[in-house]
Amino acid sequence: MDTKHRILDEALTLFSEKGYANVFVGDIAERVGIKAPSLYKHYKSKQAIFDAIIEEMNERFVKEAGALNISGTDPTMDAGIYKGISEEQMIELGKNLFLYYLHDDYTKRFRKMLTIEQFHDKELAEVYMKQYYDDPLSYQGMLFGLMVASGVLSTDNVQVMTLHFYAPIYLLLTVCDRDPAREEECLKLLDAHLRQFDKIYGRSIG
Amino acid sequence: MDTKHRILDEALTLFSEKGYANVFVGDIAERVGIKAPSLYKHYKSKQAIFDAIIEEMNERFVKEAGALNISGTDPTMDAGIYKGISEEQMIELGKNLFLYYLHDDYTKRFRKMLTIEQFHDKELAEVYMKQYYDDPLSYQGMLFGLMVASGVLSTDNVQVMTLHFYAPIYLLLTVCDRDPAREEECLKLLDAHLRQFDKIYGRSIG
DNA sequence: CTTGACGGCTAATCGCAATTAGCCTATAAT
DNA sequence: ATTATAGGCTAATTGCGATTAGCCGTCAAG
Repeated sequence: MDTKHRILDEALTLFSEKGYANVFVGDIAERVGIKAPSLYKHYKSKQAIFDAIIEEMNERFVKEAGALNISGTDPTMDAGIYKGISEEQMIELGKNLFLYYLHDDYTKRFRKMLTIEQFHDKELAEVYMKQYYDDPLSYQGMLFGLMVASGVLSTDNVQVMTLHFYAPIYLLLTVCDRDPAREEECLKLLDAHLRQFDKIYGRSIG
Repeated sequence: MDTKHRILDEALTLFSEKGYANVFVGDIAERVGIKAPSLYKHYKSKQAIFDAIIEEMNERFVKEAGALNISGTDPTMDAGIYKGISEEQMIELGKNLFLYYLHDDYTKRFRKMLTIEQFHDKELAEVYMKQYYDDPLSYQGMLFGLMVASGVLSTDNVQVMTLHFYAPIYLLLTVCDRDPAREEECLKLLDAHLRQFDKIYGRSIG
C-alpha cells in the first residue's frame, strides 16, 4: 500500500478510536512511519485527510452496496433463494450479517468514527442514518416483503417485522463495539433472537 | 439558577452538540453571559467542568434510578400493576418510556454527549452501556419475568422477549436523536411495534 | 465605615499542534 | 549525464485557545 493510502488507513484507525479532534497529525505520521510535515506532501491539511476518508467511504459503500445484504444481488433474486431456506440457514444468514458488520475491519472503524463524529457534521449524521437505519430496513423490508408474498414468512406488517429482525442486531452490535469482551454473550443472544424470530414469523405460524 | 450551575448546564448543551474538544471555554462563557476567564472563578479548568457534569449525572441517575422504569418503585410492585393491564395501557407505557428518554432535556443532552465521548474514556463507555443496555434489559427483564409468571405475557425466553421489546425502542431513539424531524415517523413505528409486540407475546397467545 | 470574599473584566501568558520554509536524496524521464 | 519530481527531514512560524495575573465594584459581616 502506498504512503498516501496508508495515511488514510492509519488516520481512520486513530479517528475511530479517539475522534478527529483528539488525533494529532503527528500521531498519524508516526504510525505511517514518517514525520508530521511529510504528511503535507500527500494531503493539504488534516481536514483534507478526513475528507478523503469520507470520500473513500462513499466509493466503497456504492461498490459494496449489496454486499452487506446477503447475496449482493437484487432482492428479487434473494427472495428466490429464501423460498427454500431452512430455519438453520436463516439463522446462519442473520449471524453472517452481524459478523460482517462486526468484524469487517474497514466497516468497523468507519462505524466507530461515524458514531463519534456524527454530531459535528450534519452530512455524517445522514450517512450514519442511511447506513444503519434506512438502508438495512428498506432492503431487508423489501426482501421480507417478497418472502411474505411467497409464504415463507407471515405477518400483516412487514415494516414492523423487519424492525423486529434488525433492531436487536443493531443493539447487539453497539454493545460489541463498546465492549468487545461481550462478543460471545452477544452472539448467544443473537442466536436466540434469530430462533425466536423464526418461530414468530416463520412458516410454522404462516 | 446560580452561575456555577448555569455553567454546567450550558456546557452540557454544547458538549452534547459538538463534543468536548470542539467546545471552547469562551463558548460556554458566552452562553452564560460572562467572559471566559470568569469561568475560572467557578471551575479550575475545562476538564473540571466536564467532570462536574459527569458527577452531577451520577447523582441524578442514582436518584432517578427507577423513574425511567414506569412506577419508579420495585419491579414486584410494577408486575402487580401490569397484571390487569390492557393492550392500550401497555402501549401507552411503552410510549411513555420512549418519550421520557426522548424529551427529558437533561437525559437527552446527556445521552448525546455520552454517544460522542464514549470512545475517549472507558468509564463513559461503561456508563453508556449500563444506561442504555444493561439496566433497561435487566429491569424490564425482571418485570417481564413476573408478568410471564402471572400469565400476562407468554414466552419461553424472557431475555429474548425483553430484547424484542427494547431493541426497537432503542433504535428509534437513536434515529430521533440524529434527526428530530423524523420523530413523528418514529412514533408511528413505535406504536406499530408495541401493538405487534402485544400481539406476539400478550395474553391472546399465552 | 471598612474589610474581605465573591465574581466579573481586560490584558497578558503559555503551550501546543497545525502548518510552512527550505533543504536533501533518490529515482525516473529526457 | 542532467534535471525534475516525489517524498522525506529539521527547524521555524503561526495561531488559537486554555489559563493566569492583576484590577475593580459590590455587598454582607463585623
